[in-house]
Amino acid sequence: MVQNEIMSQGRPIEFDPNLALTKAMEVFWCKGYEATSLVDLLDAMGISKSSFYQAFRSKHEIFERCLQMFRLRQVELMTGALQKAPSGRAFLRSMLRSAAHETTSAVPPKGCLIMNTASEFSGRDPVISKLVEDGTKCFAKVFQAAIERAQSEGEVDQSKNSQILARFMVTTMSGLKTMAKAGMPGSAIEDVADAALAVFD
Amino acid sequence: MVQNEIMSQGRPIEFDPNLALTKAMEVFWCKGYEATSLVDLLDAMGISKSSFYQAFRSKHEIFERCLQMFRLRQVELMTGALQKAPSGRAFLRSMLRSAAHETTSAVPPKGCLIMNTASEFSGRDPVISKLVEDGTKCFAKVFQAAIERAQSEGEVDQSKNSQILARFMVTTMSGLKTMAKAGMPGSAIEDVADAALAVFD
DNA sequence: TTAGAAATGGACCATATGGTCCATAAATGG
DNA sequence: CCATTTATGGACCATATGGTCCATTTCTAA
Repeated sequence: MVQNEIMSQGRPIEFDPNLALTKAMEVFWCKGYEATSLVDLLDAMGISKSSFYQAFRSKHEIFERCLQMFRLRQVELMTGALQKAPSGRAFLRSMLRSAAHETTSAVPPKGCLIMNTASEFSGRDPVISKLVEDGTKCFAKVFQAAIERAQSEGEVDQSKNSQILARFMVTTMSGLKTMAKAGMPGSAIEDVADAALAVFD
Repeated sequence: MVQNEIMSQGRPIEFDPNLALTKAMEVFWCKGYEATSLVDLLDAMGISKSSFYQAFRSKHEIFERCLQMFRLRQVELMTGALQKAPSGRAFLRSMLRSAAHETTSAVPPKGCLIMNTASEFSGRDPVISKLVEDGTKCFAKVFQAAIERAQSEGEVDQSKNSQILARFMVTTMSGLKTMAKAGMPGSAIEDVADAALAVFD
């Protein structure tokens, strides 16, 4: 028997758990937790109820994993974009403006899964609250790095507190995505995004 | 028979429809539409199922009325506060800071019913979307009046577009309330609120 | 007093919900 | 080839859902 190898005994799984999780995440992202039924998930994931409960123990538990996956991917995307960005300030601007794109690319706009969840659950579920809080902090960390880079590049006022500005970014991103959901036109959202940049001067 | 008078024939209603509507609004405000069951509403309103369906035709319809009532009251409150405020700018500041209060006064934070609804429904229900859009515009109008007053008072940069700034206010209010729901401490929310004011300089 | 109109309590309903159970299928190592 | 382990399909379940129906109550106008 070879060591250090995952020893699969028994019938092998017939679906890709990671892909299924991604599909589930997309449904929650679009519809929220409560409005998503088990059947919605099963349809999107393309698996049976048995396989679902075997692999993910409950609707609540798979939702937790979706939140984690979302945060992970989002932070990856943001970090990648920051690295490729010509400047910290350019990154901040393009992030803010991205909320406007959603009015045309994703109809209806999906927003951010973490912020949608914050809104839906508020503080009513301790486990979810923790995940939302962590997600928020992670996003803020990336923004803080971007702001500090922009400060070192001389494009953001050095005297300002980068942590507070990072929280302002998260707040404004959340607000802009909610505006998209509220039916504000993309052009108006862009105007607001541009106006918000004045905070960094 | 006296004219111009509401002629009540038949058994008189035993509850105050307006109070009941207010109670329903509070439940929707706390829990959202989907998570609020008919029983939740009935309990809060203190009426029977029959009375409910007699007075309000469905869960959906009473929700629409709750949104309208919320907007009405909120605009009243804001307008009143603006009139009493020492300056337009002071009003803007106190509005932004009010989101921080919610972290202690309303636990868990309730946010704004209109924005909660925008987040929950996105664009999936045309009737609700319309109400959300209208509400958003009404809030912006009040903020625009405040900003124009502040501009005439010399406390907000005259050269800036008051409509865009008003939309920025709505966006930021929404963002701050979501941050409260996401578990951000009240002090941090105040910091962000203060930072946001720089947009008006 | 009575006819008509409206309000109410409560039984009733079809359906959808999240979740469990079990028999069967399909892989493994020995 | 057999024992073991795991995955799967599908039947099954208790409960909750939003909503309807109707007999009864309680009022007004005539």
